[in-house]
Amino acid sequence: MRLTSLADYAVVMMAAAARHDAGARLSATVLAEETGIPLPTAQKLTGRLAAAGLLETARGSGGGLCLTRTAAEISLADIIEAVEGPIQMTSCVDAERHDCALEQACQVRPHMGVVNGAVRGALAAVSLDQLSCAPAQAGAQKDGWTPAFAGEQVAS
Amino acid sequence: MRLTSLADYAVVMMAAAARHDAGARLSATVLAEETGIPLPTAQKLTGRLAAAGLLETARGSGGGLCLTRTAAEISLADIIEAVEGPIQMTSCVDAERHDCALEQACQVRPHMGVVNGAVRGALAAVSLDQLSCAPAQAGAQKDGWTPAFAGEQVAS
DNA sequence: GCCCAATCGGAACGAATCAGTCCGATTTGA
DNA sequence: TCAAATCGGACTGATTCGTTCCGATTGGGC
Repeated sequence: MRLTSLADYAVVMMAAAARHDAGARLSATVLAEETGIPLPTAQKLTGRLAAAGLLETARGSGGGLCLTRTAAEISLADIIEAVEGPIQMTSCVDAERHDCALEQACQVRPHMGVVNGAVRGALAAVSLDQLSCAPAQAGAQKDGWTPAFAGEQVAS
Repeated sequence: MRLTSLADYAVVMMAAAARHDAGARLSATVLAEETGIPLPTAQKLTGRLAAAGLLETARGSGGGLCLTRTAAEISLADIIEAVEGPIQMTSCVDAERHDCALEQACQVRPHMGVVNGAVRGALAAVSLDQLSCAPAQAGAQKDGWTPAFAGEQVAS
């Protein structure tokens, strides 16, 4: 029950991207500098996030990337699934695959779908703008730069 | 976002144990036979479950194991934590540890506690008796043996 | 029209964790 | 006292993860 580091990094990167204006020119390099994530790792993540449809990428010297949707429309589950693949607690959740030796006699399997849905629902309920906005209790600016907006994104 | 195989096996084993009477003599061998889990793996799991306080074990020729609580009082989160350790999506959830390089500038970290709680809550809401009772749609007996009870456990 | 710079994309390597197995320690019953 | 049965910890092989490197592609400048 732990996120992989890549998924963790992806959430941090997406939150950083969400703090910029929609039209701002972003790149894996910029996000890597802001978040402290190693550049090659950040590049790998942008690739996966783009493949999942969360980011739009443009190659070339004038290229870069931007969010395809607003921060409110992107959930934590989206990001995790983009990096780690589908959220499924056990392999038997997927009806196609049959690589569990216990499958025939397993009494627990029928219930796993419900469990899976509950966990996924908890993650889908958290949107990116909830993560990107700094909470009131913590100091808003720690490293010099200030968020472009004080409260929430326009679209909520 | 996937359970390890050991945690998966532990859930299956605990569900099998819950189907027996409270006073029934159980052992890792019996559970391994019923579930199809390899015996050495089942032994490893009983050890961890006992260390977590979910099982009570007795050594010796007349030994064995039994649940310390009723199936309704044991949650999925308890089992998973017994095998995998505490449920924490990211390492920064634990305030003691500081092994995340991004910690200083991380804007997401303050929100991770909430996310963690949501996921853990989803798992804690599922009790063992919910998993051990066979659903109506699936055939109750597939491999010959019939459950000792038709519906739910007495304690619900 | 050509060259250069900047970016994404895929492939390969090293490390860590996990799954499974084996053997020893302990306890009870005959 | 002996023997059987059980739990408990240590070890090995395999899989996956995390990181890094290098090539492919595109746009701007000369």
